[in-house]
Amino acid sequence: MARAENVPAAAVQRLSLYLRQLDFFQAHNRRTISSRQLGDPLGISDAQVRKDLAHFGQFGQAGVGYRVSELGPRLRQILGTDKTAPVVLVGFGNLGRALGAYHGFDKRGFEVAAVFDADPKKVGQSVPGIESARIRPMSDLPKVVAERDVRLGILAVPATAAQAAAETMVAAGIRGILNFAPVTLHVDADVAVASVDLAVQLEQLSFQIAGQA
Amino acid sequence: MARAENVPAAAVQRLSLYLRQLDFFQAHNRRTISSRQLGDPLGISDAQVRKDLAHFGQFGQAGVGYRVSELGPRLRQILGTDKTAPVVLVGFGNLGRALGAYHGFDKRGFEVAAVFDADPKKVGQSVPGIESARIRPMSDLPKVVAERDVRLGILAVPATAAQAAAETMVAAGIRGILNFAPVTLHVDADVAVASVDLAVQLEQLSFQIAGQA
DNA sequence: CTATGTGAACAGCTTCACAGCG
DNA sequence: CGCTGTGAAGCTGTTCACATAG
Repeated sequence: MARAENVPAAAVQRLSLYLRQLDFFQAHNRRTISSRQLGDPLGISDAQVRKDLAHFGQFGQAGVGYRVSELGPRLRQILGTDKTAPVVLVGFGNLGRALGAYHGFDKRGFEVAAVFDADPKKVGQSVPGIESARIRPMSDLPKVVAERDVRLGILAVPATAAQAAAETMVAAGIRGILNFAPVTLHVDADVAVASVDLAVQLEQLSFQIAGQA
Repeated sequence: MARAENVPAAAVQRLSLYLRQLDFFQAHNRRTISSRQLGDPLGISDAQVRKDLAHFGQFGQAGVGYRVSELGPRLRQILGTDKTAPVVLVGFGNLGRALGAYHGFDKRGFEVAAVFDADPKKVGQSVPGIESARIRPMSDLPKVVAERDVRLGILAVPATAAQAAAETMVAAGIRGILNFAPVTLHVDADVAVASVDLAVQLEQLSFQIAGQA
């Protein structure tokens, strides 16, 4: 396989979608699927599916397609989610609360290992959805990250606090940040950042439907 | 100006970022900014900024740059967020509750006008964060959409209920859906869909940091 | 005969570089 | 001179089409 540098980010994004679709097929006891059958429900062409997978090796069988029970685990391995990864959640406001209780992460190989907040009034409170967990102070971050070898963090603090919180996370050893604050984070190039700005998403929709009746 | 078809989706996405940055500069009483000053904090090249804006007209002044107080409103107009737009929220689970109480939409020209849920036990409950609002049954959707001329909807229901809920929304008149369920929605081509799959985002980060120490 | 893997053609986006304006 | 606006060049990603394998 190739843990290549030349893989388009868009291709990796699609890998996640293939995995999602694959889980669906597996749940329906499907043994094999063709690139077309895999891509169609996702709105992705068969050629695109094959090219994307080809970046990482040859998983298919000519004339047959891909074995569902093989490709799924293979994709998880490529994405690095074949083993459950602990994730820290920083910020327990509205959004943080929802993310802590969200049960979509677990199924995909992520586990919220601990929750942090800078507000002393929140520290010590229990965390709905994560049994026996309590909100911890930011100062506990380095210890938890080191002890549990945490690589990923979810950042759900207000915009004004985001950059400082991100720096604290990086200093604690976090290597990838999923950022929900509407700001661009500036961190070392070797730290991965993915940002989700909900208002930006709505603006994209607003633009797309503008000019219609 | 050109409400052109040839505008790359990526360019529109960046428009949102420019607007965000512009708001920041305005808050700091900046009068004019160059394409470089606008792009740098976002990690976007000056040429890219100019090209993106050029899709919609000529807003700059050679030798000076862009007038902050002009460009902001102009971008809002292009994105269709110059007037506050009502948005319906469908699904009041963990995520829906957070989104309803999220105060990041308001500042960007969106207002959660009403909240819906299919669960009869939830219908009638009050909505924290939106005063005097109560959760409504899905059957109220068409009426509310028509009365308030709602175009956009946020979909925050479980994966298994998402497609059906989306269809209900489209039938009620919704033209754009911000989808948080981890499934690909199949709707008419003239309905815009933006999807945010939180697990997918974490997988992207996981991939990026894989292979590091 | 079906479906993969892939080089080659194509398309689209981004960067470059510069003419021209204030 | 600084900075925009923009053709032209360069590059990256997607689609096409086919040789090949089962």
